[in-house]
Amino acid sequence: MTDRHDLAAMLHPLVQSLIAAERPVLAAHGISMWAYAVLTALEDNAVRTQAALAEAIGADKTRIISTLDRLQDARLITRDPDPRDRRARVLTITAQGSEVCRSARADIQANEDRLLARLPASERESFLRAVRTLSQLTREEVVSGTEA
Amino acid sequence: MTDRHDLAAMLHPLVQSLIAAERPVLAAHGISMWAYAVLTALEDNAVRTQAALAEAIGADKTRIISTLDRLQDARLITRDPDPRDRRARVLTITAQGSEVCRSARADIQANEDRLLARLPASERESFLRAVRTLSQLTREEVVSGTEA
DNA sequence: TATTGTTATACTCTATAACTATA
DNA sequence: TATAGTTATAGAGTATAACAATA
Repeated sequence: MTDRHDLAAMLHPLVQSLIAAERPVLAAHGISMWAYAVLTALEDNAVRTQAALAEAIGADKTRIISTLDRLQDARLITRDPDPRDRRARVLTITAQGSEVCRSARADIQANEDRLLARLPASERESFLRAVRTLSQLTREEVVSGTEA
Repeated sequence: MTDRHDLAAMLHPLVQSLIAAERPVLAAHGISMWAYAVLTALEDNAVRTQAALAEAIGADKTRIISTLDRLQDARLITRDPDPRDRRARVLTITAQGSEVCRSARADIQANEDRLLARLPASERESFLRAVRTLSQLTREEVVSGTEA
């Protein structure tokens, strides 16, 4: 095994910096970090309950409520009672919400591309492929073997 | 530009999982996450002030104090007044501290290696090289261009 | 007076528990 | 009674400000 720092020790500061870089971009688009996470999650497909959405973005169901309130007020999402179970709220992104999400992501990725440009092209491609692979691991898969 | 999620969106959950995986390992070695960060920082070279150490590991100088207290009690570090400036405390890792740090890292990296084994060998090498490169960026370098 | 380390306080973020409404 | 959503409360983690010792 090659001598190196822990992955977490190397990646954590990088991720913190990337998040710091997202902050002003999202502010310019008028949304918070959690709002961006919600819009991104709804972009692919609508969600049938708020609890499912919270689960999907790794949040507690109670802490996304004010975010949903603001997104609804800003007409970036709709939040309607499910006719088949009026306890649940069906969450859908609006056209305006999609546009905000898409343009925010373009700005964010422009900055990320600037950083990735420091890597040789083939290394960059391998890196992105590896990140995709590793990010699809579940927490259980990552943690298993350390708790025995 | 290829269609992808944000780097932060992919890396953040991965890092959180890696940290979750470190927790039981560090607990088995009797140290906290911050203690591990301190020991790692002191492994290479002693530090002349607590403020410099805090800066190095991205912490506030006030929030590492209880960590230093515990490390000192456990004889994993020494914390002596600098004879040339008795306000400052020179921090040094002990042989016992080095041993704890080294064995904890071995366990942590054994788990990380298990995950990295999912990547093809050449991709794994490129990934690690890219992580090293990107993790050496300062926060300013990462953020610059997003605040204009 | 400025700086190092420390302590005490306040603030932010998050999780827990209690409540309303539907089922 | 059980579940979705909401609100209120409490807790953890962190930063801010005030303090003591030394320069």
